[in-house]
Amino acid sequence: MTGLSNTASPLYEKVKDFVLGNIGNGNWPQDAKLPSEHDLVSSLGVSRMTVHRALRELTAQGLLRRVQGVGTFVAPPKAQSTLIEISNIINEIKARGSRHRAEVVVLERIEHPDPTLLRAFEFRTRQPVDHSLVVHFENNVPVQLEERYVNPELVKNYLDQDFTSIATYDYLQHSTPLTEVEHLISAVPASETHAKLLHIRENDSCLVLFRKTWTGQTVATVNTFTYVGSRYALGSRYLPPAR
Amino acid sequence: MTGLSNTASPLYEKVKDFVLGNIGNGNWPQDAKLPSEHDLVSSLGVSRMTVHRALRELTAQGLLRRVQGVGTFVAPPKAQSTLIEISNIINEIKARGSRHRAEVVVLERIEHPDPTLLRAFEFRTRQPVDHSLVVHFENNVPVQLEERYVNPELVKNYLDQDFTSIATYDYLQHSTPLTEVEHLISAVPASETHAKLLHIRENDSCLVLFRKTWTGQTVATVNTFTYVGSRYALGSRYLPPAR
DNA sequence: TGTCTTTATATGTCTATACATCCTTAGACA
DNA sequence: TGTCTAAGGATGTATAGACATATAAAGACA
Repeated sequence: MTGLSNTASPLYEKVKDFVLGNIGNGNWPQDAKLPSEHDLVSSLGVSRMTVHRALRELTAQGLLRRVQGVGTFVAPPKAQSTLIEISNIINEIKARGSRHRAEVVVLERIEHPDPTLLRAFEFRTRQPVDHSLVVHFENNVPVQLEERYVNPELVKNYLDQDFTSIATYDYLQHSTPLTEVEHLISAVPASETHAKLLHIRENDSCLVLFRKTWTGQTVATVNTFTYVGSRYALGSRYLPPAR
Repeated sequence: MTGLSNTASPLYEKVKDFVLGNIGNGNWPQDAKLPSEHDLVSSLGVSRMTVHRALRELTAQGLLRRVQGVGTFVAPPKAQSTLIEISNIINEIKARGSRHRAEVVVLERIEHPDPTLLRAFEFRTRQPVDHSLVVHFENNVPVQLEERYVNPELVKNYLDQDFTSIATYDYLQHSTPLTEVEHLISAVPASETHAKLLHIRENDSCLVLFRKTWTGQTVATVNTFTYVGSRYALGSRYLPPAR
């Protein structure tokens, strides 16, 4: 008596179903410790690699938590997460029927980045970083300040593109395969230089979107988008996924 | 000469980086056919299972397309949706190991909502609306002001729950099946009353998350979360579904 | 020419084994 | 009593080999 279903699906899928079944029927409640891989091998009659693959994939999906040397546990139910979509500023402005204009403030290669920047890129040695600072206008009113730091090792010829017409994000997307993205949204008062560039007063509320992207293990870009709070809001309408 | 990096990461990660590198530098453009697993085994000097795992994970991330019996190809760059995850404030505070406390400021049934509220709920007739205003503290420092308007037709007994301990969102989630959610994020200066409740100065920058939910065609809740800009940021780390 | 069959190729799965790495615990020892 | 160390147990990675399965191409045959 193995406990595995007898459908035509591969074995590792059956092992996943077996685990999901035990979680679903309350047999293994939250934070419960699962039988070890070795135990599952014995009780289910499959090889350890097959069990391991099943558990690894469930862990990647966030259903399990694994600690090397300790065991496998049922993860807490996924936090009711809500997803916000952020779209490209140029497309958005054009979609609203407004006129878009971009102004390049800074475009440079930083040969010797400061420690803060090096830390952001997780560089251990001094490596050059490409840097751009662009202001986006909607009908000649500034709405977004786009500051980007790019790893020239991964993104070739970043500085050569035409920043006034091409969406920077589009360029990055097509030139580099991004595998991971981190976002941070906060509200901050405008600094003196930001206020000047965005035609607002110092300390006016701004929405700041920080974004960091990876290609594999390497940091590809570090970006900061500053929106004028009184002129802009990030928004989305979203159909939540089941469960 | 293997072409693999010599960092300390596992071999399958190096294989992934090798593939990503070839895609990134244009060596393998879109729809290009990759070398077969067998070829990669030969040229990289690792076992087939290792190559297979690397390619499988990249395929799961949407970077590659594989067809059994045919080969592996560079997937077309799919529009990369940028999503931000917003989690429950109470869980978040507790996850950080901080102490959470909630203070109920207002809890009432509004029998005759004003026109603004009626419009938000898309009511055509005068219907009552439940209203709660709660301040969330992290270690006795206010971080979030939670204002909720709830449709009592859909959410029964909303006012009866214990707002100081139960996560309001959890209650809503379990009592009503939400079918649609709309979000709006903006940065605004704190009003006088908000400043007083959040222990900040008037006009200090705040992050405002507006959320509206539907159950079918009917508006279920209208919520506004106000975060203290200097103390809080919405964040997420996310693996994009496809490229 | 058209269709069926065979063959080659590539990916998909599974096993048995080995070693690495991390954590916990029990025991030795000062 | 406290601390260091060793052992054991659990997961993490890697390999070689085998078989399964899907697809395309080449060949056999009508």
